[in-house]
Amino acid sequence: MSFVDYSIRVLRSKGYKVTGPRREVLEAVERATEPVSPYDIGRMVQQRGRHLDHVTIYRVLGLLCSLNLVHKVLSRGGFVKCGLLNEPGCHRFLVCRQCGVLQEFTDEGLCYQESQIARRMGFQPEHHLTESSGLCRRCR
Amino acid sequence: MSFVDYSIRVLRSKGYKVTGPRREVLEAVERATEPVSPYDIGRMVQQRGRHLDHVTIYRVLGLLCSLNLVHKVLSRGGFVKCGLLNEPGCHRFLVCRQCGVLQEFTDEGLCYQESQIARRMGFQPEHHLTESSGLCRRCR
DNA sequence: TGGCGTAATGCAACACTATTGCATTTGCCC
DNA sequence: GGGCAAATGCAATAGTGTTGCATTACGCCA
Repeated sequence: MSFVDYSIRVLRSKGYKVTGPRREVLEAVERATEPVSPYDIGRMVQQRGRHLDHVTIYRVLGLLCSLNLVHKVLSRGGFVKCGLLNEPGCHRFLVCRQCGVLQEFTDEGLCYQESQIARRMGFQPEHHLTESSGLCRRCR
Repeated sequence: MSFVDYSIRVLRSKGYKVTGPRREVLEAVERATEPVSPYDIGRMVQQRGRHLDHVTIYRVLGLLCSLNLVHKVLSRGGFVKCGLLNEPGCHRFLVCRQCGVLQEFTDEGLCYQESQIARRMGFQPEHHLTESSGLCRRCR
């Protein structure tokens, strides 16, 4: 099932409406090959002859993030579709500093160790954010 | 040696001038107990009766980051002084989602594993960003 | 210790990013 | 197909970040 279709199912199952703007945003994120900002998405939608207010895009992205359908990539200030929809746990990224291309992965070992370290330092761990930057195969 | 003094030595040793604004920024970051934005720093400086242009603060912070004297905490959009000045390698943070308090650490094992994973996925790793969020001892 | 050259700063202007409140529209359920 | 609540669009505004250029001041050297 495609990212868009899956996301629509999740929206419905949680009682959120499936609206035109939400479809547009999902499709834009689906097409994107690197992290896109809310305004990037606005431009992508415009190129297809439609218009979305940027406020709407912010709100839709906020919702999609809360449902774990998209992630915010902090080191790039943009959003990507979740590439591992069915894998729970901590999602990590490899981001190419040159072209911005992104690979997502999870690793239980890392997650466990980070939690251990956090606890040892008096923290109650909740979430791990890991973004490794470097050069992808092509840019190397 | 204090963070400010150490930073001043580094600036001099690399041929950068030690100016009033740079001292002000260093002292503000020194005093801060959680990540501060460039504009936060501007306000802190103002409370002491001086004024710094925000452009200057951005430029000073950029320089200090490049010298690894301060770090940008992406998940908070703010800057902190480097708490492990003499430890090279990958610096990681635990950030309390409630009060913003921050602990810095390094872990060679994690670093090594992340690099291995990156290579296995075709990346040439350069830098690892890890910010774990959770609740600190006090907020728990 | 004072003058000089250059790095650093301040200012102005601007572009991008993000948030809030409120009126209007629209998707969904019956 | 109609009604209602959720979602959107609009307006206004605040915050964040960048660039170019004129002016200032740090640090070197005489």
